[in-house]
Amino acid sequence: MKEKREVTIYDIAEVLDLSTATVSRGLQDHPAISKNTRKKIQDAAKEMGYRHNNFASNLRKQKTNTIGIIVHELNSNFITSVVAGIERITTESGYDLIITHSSESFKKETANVLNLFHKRVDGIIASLSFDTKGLDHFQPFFDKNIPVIFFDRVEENSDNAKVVIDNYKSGYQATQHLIEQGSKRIVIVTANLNRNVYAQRFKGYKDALYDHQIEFDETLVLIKDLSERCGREAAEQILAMNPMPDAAFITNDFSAAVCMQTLKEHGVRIPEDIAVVGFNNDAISKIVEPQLTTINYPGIDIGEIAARNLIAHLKGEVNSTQTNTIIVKSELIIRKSSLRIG
Amino acid sequence: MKEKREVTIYDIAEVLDLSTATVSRGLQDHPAISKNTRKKIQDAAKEMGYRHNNFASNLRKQKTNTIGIIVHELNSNFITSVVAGIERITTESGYDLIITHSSESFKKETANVLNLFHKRVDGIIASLSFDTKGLDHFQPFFDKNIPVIFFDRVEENSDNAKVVIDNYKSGYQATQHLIEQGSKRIVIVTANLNRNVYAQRFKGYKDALYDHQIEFDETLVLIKDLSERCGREAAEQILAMNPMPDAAFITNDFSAAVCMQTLKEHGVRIPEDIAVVGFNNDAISKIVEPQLTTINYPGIDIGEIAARNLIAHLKGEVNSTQTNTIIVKSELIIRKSSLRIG
DNA sequence: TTGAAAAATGCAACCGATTGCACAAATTTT
DNA sequence: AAAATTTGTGCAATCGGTTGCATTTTTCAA
Repeated sequence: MKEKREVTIYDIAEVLDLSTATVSRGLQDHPAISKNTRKKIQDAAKEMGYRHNNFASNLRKQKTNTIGIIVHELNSNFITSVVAGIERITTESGYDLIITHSSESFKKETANVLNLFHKRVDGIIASLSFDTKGLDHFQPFFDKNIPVIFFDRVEENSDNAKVVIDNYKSGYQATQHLIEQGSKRIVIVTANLNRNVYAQRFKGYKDALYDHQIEFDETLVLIKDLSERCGREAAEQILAMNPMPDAAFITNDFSAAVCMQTLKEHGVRIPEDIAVVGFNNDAISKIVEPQLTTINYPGIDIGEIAARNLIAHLKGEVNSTQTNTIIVKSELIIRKSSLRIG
Repeated sequence: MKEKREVTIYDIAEVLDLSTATVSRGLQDHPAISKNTRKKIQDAAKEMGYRHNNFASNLRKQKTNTIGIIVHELNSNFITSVVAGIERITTESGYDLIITHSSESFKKETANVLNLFHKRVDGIIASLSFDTKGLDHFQPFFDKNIPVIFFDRVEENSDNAKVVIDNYKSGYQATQHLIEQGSKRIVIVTANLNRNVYAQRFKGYKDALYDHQIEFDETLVLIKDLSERCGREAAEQILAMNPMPDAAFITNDFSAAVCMQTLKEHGVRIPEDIAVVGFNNDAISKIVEPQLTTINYPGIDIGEIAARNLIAHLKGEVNSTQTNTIIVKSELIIRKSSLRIG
């Protein structure tokens, strides 16, 4: 069990009777080194079991080659898709990922941001938590001109790069669809309206009602946290309403699934009594019964786009003020939970 | 937009007229430094906006303070729970996490292992992919005595540390339960029997049959990949069987959900015609209709235990040959999908 | 007051790769 | 064949903490 010492470029240099400078350049395929020498160096490195030392390299280069990810939860289909998308792109380019999540707590988010700052990530991809107010906690990054790209949950009137979908349009479409199916009293179950995504979806909902001459009724707005419990509570509130609503737009598939289930347990027929539209197009939307009409929110695409963008920033290919908001296409997927006509 | 240079311990040393050695120790609360000086150093550091430089530190200490995670997929409730559990423990102790996933490919897993090796993680927590054969690809870690802890999908007859549940018992219990509900022809849908978890569950299934004088029927064993498609295919195969089975033990909740759905579409009643038991106790098991009987597989616990163990190894509190296999408690959760009696 | 022991701080050599600049060797131009 | 380029390598400083050991300062008993 002999602990062999690590092989360094000094060892390689010694063996080949070259300088470490040449070895270092040779390992990076630097064109100033002759093809012949480069090959010799790389072969020797392989043979000697050389491992590049990131720390020495990072220390010298003042770059970490690491990207930080800040999300509210990992237990979400959508988020894991985004992360998968980010990962695909970043590993291609040789970046590491540090993933943090805040469990929807502003405080923990702040701590995570600070932590990543201390870890000196080269850039950040973030989706804010429910009750995050402002972006002051990102100031250290802004001050140092470290690129930060937001997705999904963003701060609307900031001029940072963001990757989002058109939540307003999606909310409008979902609502319009329910109206077209003959609904008149449409409940909306959503979360903290200070958060752009929910605010926009809500605005879309309201405008769709207005455009179809349906009066907005405040009592039909249920603000929740989109958890499992939330789905049950929403169902109970719906059941208690008099008259009962005839449709529900629930801005999260999982909550919608739980809600539907609870409603059914109480004898409510879906979509006959209440038509339901969810949001995200999670796998669960095809499992619930009836299958859930929803908005397709392409997580992988969002992740890939955000990552590509960030890397472009890091490589200096993009001016940080140049690209600002990227809107990714989303669409309504109609399934049985809302279909009353046709 | 002045790019201020980073504050280093040299700056602090200069300001306080101390040596960098003292500053370094002071920042780490080293007892050799007087309380008074320590406080002065820490205050100055805060005020000057000092950031600890991990690279310099890692370079010198020859430690990365990073733990690598290797999993087959991130799109799984179980896995994200485990990761959450790991994260809770590791962040407490100040470790970073690098998460990689192999998409169930042995080849990609090998690449990930190598990558983490080059990144010089201090330790590894891993769950193997379907078709991983042996642990040769972990050899570099073993050679260097870098601790590797496996969970869930492990190599049974290796003497590495592992955190698992009693898959045999779980398989036995699930099957026994189905038998007690009057089932005689029980399909088992599972994955690659070379993988310990599936092999053990299968063994439990077989033994339960034997103990209850039910003959084992090879045609009732469906080996799949536990994907969405798998659920549908399994259902179709079940429907094509003659006589139809009267129960199914599907070793993954998501597949079970899809399978149930497909069966129902073809008019099969659950549990009357076919009783179903899943595995994992994912959120989906409570959403499907009827709710799914399943084995509770406590991901968070597994993650926490694995992480604690790894950290203990890293701190040298445990001899690597001392702890070997940790078996975490799992249990059968009975819901409607299998209840025909009582 | 003195000397020994204990407490606090400093010295300086690392850790391993990178890179601007200088210099040498090979090639081309005149 | 000498001069001007081009090409290939090396020198040595640098990145910022860490730590064994030496040295200084303080404390306290004699």
